[in-house]
Amino acid sequence: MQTRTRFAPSPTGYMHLGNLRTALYTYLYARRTGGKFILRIEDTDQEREVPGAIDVIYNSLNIAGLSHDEGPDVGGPVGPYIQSQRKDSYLPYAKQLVESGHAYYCFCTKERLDAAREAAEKKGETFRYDKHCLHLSKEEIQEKLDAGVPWVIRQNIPTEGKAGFDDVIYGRVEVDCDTLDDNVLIKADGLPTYNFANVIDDHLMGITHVMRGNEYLSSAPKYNLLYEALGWTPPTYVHLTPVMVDAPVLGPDGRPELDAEGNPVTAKRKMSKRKGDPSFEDLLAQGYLTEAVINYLVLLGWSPRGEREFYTLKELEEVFDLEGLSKSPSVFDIQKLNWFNAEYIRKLSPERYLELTTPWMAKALDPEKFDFKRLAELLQGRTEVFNQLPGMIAFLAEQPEYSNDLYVNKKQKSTPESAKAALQAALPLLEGIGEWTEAELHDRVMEAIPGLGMKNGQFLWPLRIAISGQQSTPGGAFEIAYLLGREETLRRLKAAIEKL
RNA sequence: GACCUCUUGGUCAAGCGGUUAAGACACCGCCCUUUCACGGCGGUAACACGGGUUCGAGUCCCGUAGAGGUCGCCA
Repeated sequence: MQTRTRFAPSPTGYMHLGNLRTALYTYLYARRTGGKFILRIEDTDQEREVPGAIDVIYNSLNIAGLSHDEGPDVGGPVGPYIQSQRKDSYLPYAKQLVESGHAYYCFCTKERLDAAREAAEKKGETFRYDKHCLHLSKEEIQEKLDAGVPWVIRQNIPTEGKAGFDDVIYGRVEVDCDTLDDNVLIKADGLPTYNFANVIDDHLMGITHVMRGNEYLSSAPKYNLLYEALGWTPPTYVHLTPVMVDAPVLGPDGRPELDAEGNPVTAKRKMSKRKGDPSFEDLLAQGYLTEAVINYLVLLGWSPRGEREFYTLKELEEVFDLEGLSKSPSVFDIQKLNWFNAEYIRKLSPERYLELTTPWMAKALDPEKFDFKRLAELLQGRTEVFNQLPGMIAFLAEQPEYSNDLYVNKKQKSTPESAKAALQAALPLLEGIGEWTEAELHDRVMEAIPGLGMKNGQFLWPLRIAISGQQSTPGGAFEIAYLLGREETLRRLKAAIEKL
């Protein structure tokens, strides 16, 4: 049988990284097994509608390269692929379940339920619907329906026995039915709940493997009860672990809590856009490369069981499997993502790098005044994330305030005194340079240093400090002098001598 | 609180009864070097705890602890 997997997000307006990873695994598994990857939009919650949110989903999947074979925009044999457009297909199944005794109409008011919930909580018990409406007679039900009393349909969970399901990652999971609640299947607005719509849609769409976050682990037994009642075969379940972050704990005042030593207390929690954790779009906007994000994400919760770490999407389509999936939650580590990103940036062609970084460099420098091409060559090997770029090159536009302490470098045998001597020797040397090119600067200076009785480092270290005002820079003294141009270099040099 | 699940270094993770318990990020040191970075070499660091089963347990079983999830007419 051909594999059919589905990614079923609800339109929230952004692509959560945990969701992207789920989509990635789901896509990969379909590709690996030569099956179909289906996109279904779960928008049964009318109150939460976000305009334009579906486009965000298309866009994110498109950027990530996760192309779907069937979906709202591309169509397919089992559409429509938007749940709100399928709203009429659920009720008949619910009614069928009512007929067979696996579900029932419920007319309880919100007030009654809230009171019951509160009472249960007071006694320290878990609230479960008391099957109050299960015992209504056929006539009573019809009467209320005719009278237009608002109703829902609830699943009728057996009062005894066990319910369970098999999961690829977790194995057999079983629970006692008496711990399960009679959940609502059809809401008062006539739309199905997520729980019900999922079961119906997955079956109707022929989904063979349901991959989803493991927050659904506890409701899966109920889904299987539904499949059973409907006489359907349940899909293969693959429950994925959540993506966590290790973040500072905020106190009641909104400030980070500190431990006895004054260090911020951190705790692991699920990644959350609402708590400020980045979404896929956020990462891209910060200057992460799609390939790097995908590569990092696929390894967060899945292991190819080898030493290899770099994979393109195409390569993943060949090697991804369910066996490598992790059972325990993974913590999102921005440092490792940064490393991946830096590696991918190095692999870019110089042309592509320049193209991608020009807008970032332009935030700090006037493209008319600086040689972006040369800058890009200097920067490519040392760029982790594009948004760090402006800060790395801002000193070219305007020299920062700096301390003469920067001239102290033990290894280069540089002190403020030796620096002063070096800079004083450098000034006439540079003033005498004919053609202001890196090669010329390099040759003239390097041939002069031995005659000054100085080590290279003793001369070049202070020169770079003097014209940059920073301890670390992209490129050395010659590159910076070239980028700055003759006039500005000499101006900064004179100011530095003055300052010493 | 009840139920379900998870637990190998700071992080991602390999391991699927016998290993000196891989590898990567981060961190530290050394080398290279006109800085930083890159690169090369090396290092610190882990089987949550307690019982079993077994000749032998990170690997199997049972407890304990900790963590996560669920308990909505949200998905």
